[in-house]
Amino acid sequence: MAETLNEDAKKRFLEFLETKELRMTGQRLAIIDTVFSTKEHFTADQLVEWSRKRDRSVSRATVYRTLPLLTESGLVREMDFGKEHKFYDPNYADHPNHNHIICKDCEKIVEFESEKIAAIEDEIVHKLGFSVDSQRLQITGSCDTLKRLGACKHKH
Amino acid sequence: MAETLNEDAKKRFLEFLETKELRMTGQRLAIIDTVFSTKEHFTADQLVEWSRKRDRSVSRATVYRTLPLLTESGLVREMDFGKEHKFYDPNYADHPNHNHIICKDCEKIVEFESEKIAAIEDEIVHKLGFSVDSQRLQITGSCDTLKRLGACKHKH
DNA sequence: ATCAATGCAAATAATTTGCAAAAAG
DNA sequence: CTTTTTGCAAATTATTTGCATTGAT
Repeated sequence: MAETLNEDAKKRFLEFLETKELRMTGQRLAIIDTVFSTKEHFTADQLVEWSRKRDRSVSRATVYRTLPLLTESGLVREMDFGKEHKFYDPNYADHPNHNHIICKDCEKIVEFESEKIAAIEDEIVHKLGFSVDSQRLQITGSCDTLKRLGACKHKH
Repeated sequence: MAETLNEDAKKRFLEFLETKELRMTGQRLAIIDTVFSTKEHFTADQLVEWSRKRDRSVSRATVYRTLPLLTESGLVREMDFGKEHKFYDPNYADHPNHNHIICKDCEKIVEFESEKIAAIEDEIVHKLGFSVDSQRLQITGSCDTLKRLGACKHKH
C-alpha cells in the first residue's frame, strides 16, 4: 500500500489548490500524500484511516471536504462499481482515459487504455451533436481463474 | 411519460419472477407496468410516485424491495450519473448493450449503440484473460446548444 | 489581523429492516 | 392452510453541515 509518491500528480494538485486560492494545511497534505502514494482504488473510509497514519489529526469531515477537490481537479475520479461504497481512483493523472474490467466473482480490477475505442467514441459522439469531455467504460466479466475453475472468490 | 407498455420486457420479467418462484402481487404489477411503460431513466422516488398512480397501496419499501429484482433480471440497470440519486434505465430489454452520452450542462442524455466498440472491447478483454459479461460506457460532453451558445442549462 | 479550514457532534437523506397483518398459491 | 409479501415505523449508514476554535497567510 505504501508505494512511491506520485510527485507529478501531487504537484498538479497543489497548483490546482493555488489556482483556487485554497490554503495548504497539514491535514490536506496528509490526505494528498496518501492519495498519490497508492495506485489502489480506495473508499472514503480507507482514506480517513490511511491519512490518519500520516497525521492523527485528520478528521472524517476534512477527508469528505477534500475529496470533491480531488475529483474537481480531475486527478482522481469517483467510481461506482455497484458496491455499497464509492471508490476513488487516483490513477487519472497518468492515465486520463483509462477503463476498467472487473471480475464479477473475485472483483479483481484491471485497468486498460484503448486509442481505438476513444477514436470511435469521438466519431459517434460527434455525429450525435456532442463533443467529448470525459468517458468512463466499465466492463464486468469473468477472469481467467473464474473461467477455468468456475470460482475465484476472494483473491487469487 | 405514459408511453405504451413494453409487453416483451414485462413478459420476460414475469418469467423471471416465476423462475425464482416469487409471487405476483398487485403492487408488483403496478411497479412493473410503470417501469416498462417508460423509456425515461427514473429514480427510486419517481418510481414510488408513478407506481402509486396505478395502485395507491404501493409503498416505498416495496419499491425498494422490487428494484433489486428488476436489476437482477437484467432488464433494468442501475446507473450512476454522479447525481445525488441513482437512476434506473428500463431500456436494457430492447438494447442490452447501449451506452450513454450526457451533456455536462443541461444533462440531456442520448443512448447509442456500437458494434465496433463492443468488438474492440471483446478483443482487449480477452487479451487480459477475461471474458465480457456486460459493459457500461458513459460519455460526458457538450451538446450542440452548449457548444453553440456556451450554455444550455435546463432543457432545450 | 483576517478569513479559510478544522474537529466535533448533530443533521440529513437514501435505503434497509423487523414485525404483525394481509394476501397469494 | 402455509408461506410470501406488504406497509409501517424505526434503524442504519454514508455523507454533509453549523459552529466555535485553530491555523495559514
